[in-house]
Amino acid sequence: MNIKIPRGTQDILPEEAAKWQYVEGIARDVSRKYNYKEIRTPIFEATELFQRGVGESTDIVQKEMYTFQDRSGRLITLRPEGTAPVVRSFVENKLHGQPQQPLKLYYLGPMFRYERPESGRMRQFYQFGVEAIGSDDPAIDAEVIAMAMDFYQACGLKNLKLVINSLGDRESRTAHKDALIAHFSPRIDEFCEDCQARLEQNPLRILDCKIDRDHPLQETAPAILDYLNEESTRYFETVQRLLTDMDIPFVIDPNLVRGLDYYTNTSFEIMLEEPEFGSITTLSGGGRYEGLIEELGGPSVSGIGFGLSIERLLMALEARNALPVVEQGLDAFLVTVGDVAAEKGGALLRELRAEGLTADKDYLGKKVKAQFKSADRSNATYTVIIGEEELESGMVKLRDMSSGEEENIPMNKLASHIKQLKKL
RNA sequence: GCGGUUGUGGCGAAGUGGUUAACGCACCGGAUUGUGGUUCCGGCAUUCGUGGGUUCAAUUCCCAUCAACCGCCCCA
Repeated sequence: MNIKIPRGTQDILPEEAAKWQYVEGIARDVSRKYNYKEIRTPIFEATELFQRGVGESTDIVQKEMYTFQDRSGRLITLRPEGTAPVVRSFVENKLHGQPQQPLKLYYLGPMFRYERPESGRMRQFYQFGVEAIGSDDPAIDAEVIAMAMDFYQACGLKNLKLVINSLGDRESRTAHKDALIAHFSPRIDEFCEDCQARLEQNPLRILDCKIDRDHPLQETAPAILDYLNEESTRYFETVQRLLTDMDIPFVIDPNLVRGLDYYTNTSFEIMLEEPEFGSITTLSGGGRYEGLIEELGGPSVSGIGFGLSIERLLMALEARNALPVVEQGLDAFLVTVGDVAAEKGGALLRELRAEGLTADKDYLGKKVKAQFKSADRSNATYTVIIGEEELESGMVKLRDMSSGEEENIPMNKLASHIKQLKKL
């Protein structure tokens, strides 16, 4: 049997890749406007980075990581998300010592999670993400959110729903955690094994358990917003005010619990207003992390970032017909007649390309008629014809493929002539 | 992780327990000499996701497996 692509992965074929380049270009563009610089970290990291960074109690660490031993026995994991690696790099390279703080970084690349694939959920998927590290000014929370919204806007995606929530600072989270434990522990034996383990570790995770989701205690569980201390409350209110000032509408969802343990205070998701494709409505998510950098051995600073899925963005754009059609044809297609001309073709093509033109020819030994067909199919503006007559006279025939008009051009003037016609 | 649908050539798609597996698109070739996008003619699956079973016989029946898709959950 033929070897097939691994489950949950996809080939991005040329036609599709053009769309990726388009949105990636916009991502880089928006990043530049917001003064975020690119960072490239490895695709794989020490497993421990995610265990400590993302959190032992998360689904990601518990069952979704691609982990393996390398040949010398090191435990390695394909990165399931972008924040932990960026923070690792921040700490390792002592970037907190850089003059420009907060440090504003963006990344673009594949992530890996072992999940059941469906449309919009791949085992290898691509994210555009940013991290602003080293400031706990709520203004930067607002900036990061605004940046994500602006990115979508620039891609032509409108009518998105911004959902925000606050998980509170460490003090608030501890108070909430205690309340959750008090809430669930009397009847914890009615919950699944995983949840029983979660009770002490991270009771927040009980709330999005797949097995116990219908348990009555889920409904009545204490909401985090009721446990925010004064400082966290003020922080959350400031973020909201700043968003309002920027005319960015949002809704508060007290149940917005992020799947990563490191979030504190601001967390948010951007979703499609209507479920346009299946159950996938979340386009991106992000939030602030306070303990993470210290946890990974860095200074006591906090950061905020978002990660957004390129696949889902493209799906949304496709669904709303918002992708521009970029018809890219060749400037010239070379048609050769006879063996001698065929041999000369390569050199002539190379000259055209050296002049900056896009050009191609047939390599299947096709007949003249079929070569014209190829020219037509490759969307060439002009066809250049060389045969014995042309080789003798030093002139080539230039055919305008839309009008069908032909003229004779000296071979050494060909490139400049085409450029002139195309106003390049 | 749970429930469901599907799997025939590059793509779309019909079909039947039994000699040669429709059709459309695409592709390739031809319609006299070095010219495309229209038309006409011709070609193009020893094979029906994979493995096994039932049967004289299976692409059609059964089982397993793999994969894709849809719904729920979670998320990017």
